[in-house]
Amino acid sequence: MTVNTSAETYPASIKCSDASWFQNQVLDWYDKYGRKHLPWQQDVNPYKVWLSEVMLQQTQVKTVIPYFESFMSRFPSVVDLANADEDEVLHLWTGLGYYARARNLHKAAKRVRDQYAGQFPTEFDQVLDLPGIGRSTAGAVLSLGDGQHHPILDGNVKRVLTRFFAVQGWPGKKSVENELWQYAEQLTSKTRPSNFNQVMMDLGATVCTRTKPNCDTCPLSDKCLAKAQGRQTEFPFSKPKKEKPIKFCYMLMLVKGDKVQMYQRPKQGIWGGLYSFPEFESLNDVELSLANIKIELEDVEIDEEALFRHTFSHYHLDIQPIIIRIDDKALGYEIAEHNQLWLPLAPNERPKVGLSAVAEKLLNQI
DNA sequence: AAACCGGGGGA
DNA sequence: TCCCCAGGTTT
Repeated sequence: MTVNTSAETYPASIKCSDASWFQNQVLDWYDKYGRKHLPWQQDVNPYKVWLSEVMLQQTQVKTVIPYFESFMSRFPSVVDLANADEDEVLHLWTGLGYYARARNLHKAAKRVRDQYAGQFPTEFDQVLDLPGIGRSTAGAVLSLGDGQHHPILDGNVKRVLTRFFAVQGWPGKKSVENELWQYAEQLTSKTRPSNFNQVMMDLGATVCTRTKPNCDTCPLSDKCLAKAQGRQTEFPFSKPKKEKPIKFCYMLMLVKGDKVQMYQRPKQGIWGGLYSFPEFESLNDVELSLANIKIELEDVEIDEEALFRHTFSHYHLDIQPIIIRIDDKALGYEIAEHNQLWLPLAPNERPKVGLSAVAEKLLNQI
């Protein structure tokens, strides 16, 4: 197999004979073990393939099957789908999640009805133009559904190719993805594009799996570079994790009797609309605020043991709680421009308000 | 808690 | 053009 091993220059060109070997290996495997009895593989047409592909983008085969069946029985053709209310489409979609994709599905069906006289288009650019359909789905629809010669590159195929060619770099990056498309273009069988694409997905789903690849049964293992290096699970390279910045704040918990003072967060931003505790960046800010209620910071004991970290998707927040108990007659702390709430500490007496996970955790610690 | 995943949409 | 996100589930 001709593989360019220098990471900088990647013409990604494959010898013709090598492409033939690859195709023969996977197509033989397809003839022996490929799945040929899934509901969307019977009386194939682009509409069925499209519907199944969109469903499969987000969900496993065994979950998709009943949804596919009910869609096909309710909407036998793309026009039936187009004529339905969006509400009904969403209702049938319930449980699959990712409802934006169901809305795109419906929108695309209406376009097919109105622009293409109800005939699902078979021109690549026309398919690509429909909402919710990108290059890979368009390729799948027209190869699996109409026998046309187009490459595909879904998550399964990416895994097979990155391993086989030991592709360095995260496939989410444009340059890496382009490289993978080049491989896919050169490898896709011209004589059996449909079976080729189907088996590439089958292999990725059942053999070349993410954590425990079954290389013993893989028709490509003899020439798989990742296998040769014993580095199968390193591919595809995972997304470079951004260094999460660490932020810090004090959270002030003012406890009066059996209640604690909270406030409602602004609608936008983190914990929008939820109740939480006042935050301060510095002890100085804490001191200034406490002055308003005639409390000296020196009188307050800060329990450094209580410091804890809360991690968001994009940053860490180290939180130092400050608990201050005041007597019943004292005034509350003034929190300008926010809805304040004296929340009972007893869980069963609390009003039904939204609490951030952090607030809940802090409440449980009092 | 992080990875997953094709496409959409924002920068 | 490139990068990042939404979304629910799996690992």
